[in-house]
Amino acid sequence: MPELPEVETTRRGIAPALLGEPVTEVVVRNRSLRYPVSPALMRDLPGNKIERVERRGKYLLLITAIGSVIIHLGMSGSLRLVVAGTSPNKHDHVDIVLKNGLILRFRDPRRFGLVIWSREEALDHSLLRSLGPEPLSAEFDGDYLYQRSRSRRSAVKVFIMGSHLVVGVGNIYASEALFMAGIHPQRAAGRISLARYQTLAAAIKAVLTAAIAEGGTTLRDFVDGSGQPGYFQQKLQVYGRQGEACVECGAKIKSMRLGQRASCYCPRCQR
DNA sequence: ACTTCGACCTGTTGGC
DNA sequence: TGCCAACAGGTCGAAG
Repeated sequence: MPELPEVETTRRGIAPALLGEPVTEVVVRNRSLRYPVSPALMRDLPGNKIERVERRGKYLLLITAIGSVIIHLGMSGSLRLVVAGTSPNKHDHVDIVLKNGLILRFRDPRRFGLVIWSREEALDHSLLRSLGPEPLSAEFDGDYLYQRSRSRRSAVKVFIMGSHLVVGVGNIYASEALFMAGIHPQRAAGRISLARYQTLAAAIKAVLTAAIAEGGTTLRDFVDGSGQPGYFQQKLQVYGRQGEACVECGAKIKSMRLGQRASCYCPRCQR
């Protein structure tokens, strides 16, 4: 489900209730997520205060003095703040209970997400160590894409969705950014000019920034920390619009599969 | 190092 | 209405 804007929306929603707050208990109802939830999380986290709530790519980090909780929402995960005593639903797998009477509740029907307890610096964890730059950082620009893409034969959409290249660009926003930049998703990454990569980098930044401003995209069930949906889906130009008219030229939006993911594009605007 | 593909899960949707 | 295949916002790891 969530791409970078949805994770950032979640982070902003939950941070105020967590900052400086001690954890009193961790309840795990189902530990079989992408990696089994470690008993050390239940044993070590209680009694410690959450000092910072950060995001790296699509990972959320709850940082304490003795270690960090690393959370990923996978395809169907969400984090909600609920009042203590609220009964859990079927897919509410982990509760982080706070001293202030709130619970940070992790829900994930498909269980592709993860909740990890890391005693080392979170950014040094093997899952985070080799991630690419943040797309909204100055480091990520057209020059970077151009340099990294030379000799790459894969489709540009698959290329920009790779987390070791750049983090946070998932299926929705990759499709939208390529439309915005006028680049066909199947074009070989190594055969795109510097000028076009500059346009693409700017488009990625623009679409992610706009989506964060709208609170993310809710296609089916994404909700932020207080249960509210996002509104960016109303601004989607190509994603999920196959068969409909292109907003720019009126041609019929097409869909193809690239890297086993649906890829929507305008055959006339994108070359 | 790059590329492709299967695997991990449950819930929803669309076609017959 | 019912059944079932296909598909869904992600990413890892194996194999070529």
